[in-house]
Amino acid sequence: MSSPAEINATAASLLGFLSNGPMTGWELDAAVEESIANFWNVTRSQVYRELRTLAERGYVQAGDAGPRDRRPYSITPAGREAFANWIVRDPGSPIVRMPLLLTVFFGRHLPPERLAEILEQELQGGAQALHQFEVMQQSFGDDPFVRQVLQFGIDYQKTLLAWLQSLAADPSIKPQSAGDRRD
Amino acid sequence: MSSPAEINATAASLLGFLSNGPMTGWELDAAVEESIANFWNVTRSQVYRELRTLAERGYVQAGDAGPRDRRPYSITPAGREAFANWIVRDPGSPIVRMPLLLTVFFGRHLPPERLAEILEQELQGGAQALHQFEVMQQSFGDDPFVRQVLQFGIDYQKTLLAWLQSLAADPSIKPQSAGDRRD
DNA sequence: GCTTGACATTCTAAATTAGAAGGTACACCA
DNA sequence: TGGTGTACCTTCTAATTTAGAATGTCAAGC
Repeated sequence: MSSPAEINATAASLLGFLSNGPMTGWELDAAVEESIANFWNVTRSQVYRELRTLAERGYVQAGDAGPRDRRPYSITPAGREAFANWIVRDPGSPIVRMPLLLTVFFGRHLPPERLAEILEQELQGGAQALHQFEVMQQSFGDDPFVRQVLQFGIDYQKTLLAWLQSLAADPSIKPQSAGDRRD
Repeated sequence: MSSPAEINATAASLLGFLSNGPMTGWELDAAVEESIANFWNVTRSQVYRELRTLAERGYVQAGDAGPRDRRPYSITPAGREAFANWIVRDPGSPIVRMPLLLTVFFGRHLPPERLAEILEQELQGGAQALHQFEVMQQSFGDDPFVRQVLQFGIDYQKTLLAWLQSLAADPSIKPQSAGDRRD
């Protein structure tokens, strides 16, 4: 009857990865970085801290340290239960910090040529991110859920790129003619 | 030659609002909540803390407390300079936490009918958010930059909704008969 | 043996959050 | 008139989270 203590989403994501087999903190951090980092930001120190907490609560089991202090963690039955309880929860609201949008929001204080530079950079970065998602979808695509999440990444990046282009083309925010340059 | 101490984006956003005229902490928090909260998350306590810091540095000037301890802050010339220095910076990377995407990423552990419920809820919430952005664009739309940012909110919500719908319709994630549930 | 650099974890000060606590003014009703 | 509820507004605090420095291990090349 007693439900186990609730875990946070970061801890849950670690349990999610561990349900495929034992991993070390380093590997978990890398796995996060390569897959969910775009929509679930986690720092390395937090990975290690959550692992310690999970171990204290008996949701993971720390193995003996291997070669370079590598300490493999494996999920326990209690951990699987905690994860199962977590995943059916109400997801909750997103928390977002997009400095680019803040900059544009206050864009009337920004010299137009600087804005153009920023948009150019963001367009390049966005195109690169889009490419990475497309590559990832090819290597990670076995699981239809993972594929769908990557698809969202692609859709999102495309939306962002289209918006950046329309912004760069918007005459109402470019008081000077498009050809003006200062080098 | 010495450029003033760098300010963070949250402090900068307060200066941005204050450049339209004096406001109290409460009003600033409300202004943030009504405009940029969707892409720049700020807590109320941080608004007040940043105001104190900005006042210490001379970027804002605290007025006398009015009726209910209301303390209006106004931006100083140094504050305008700090803001001008801030806005030309490199925007930097977004920080995002979307619990819904985490849930879907690990969706193979989720009972299909629960997933359907969650998607239904998110579709409703998304439609509401979209509507709010559209309303906001009508009341805030004087400034083309603000309008563009709200347009991004609309584009983003539409992308999210379309993705949610395709997800709800995806047959490969709805194993109705003998399933993949392995643990 | 020595140096270099990638690998792996731990530690710490500082920043940030949630939300409780504390206080003020106004409206309404008895 | 006084009392009470409620919205308004700011401050405070413990707990969480972050960035990144510090520490240590191993393998490879010289």
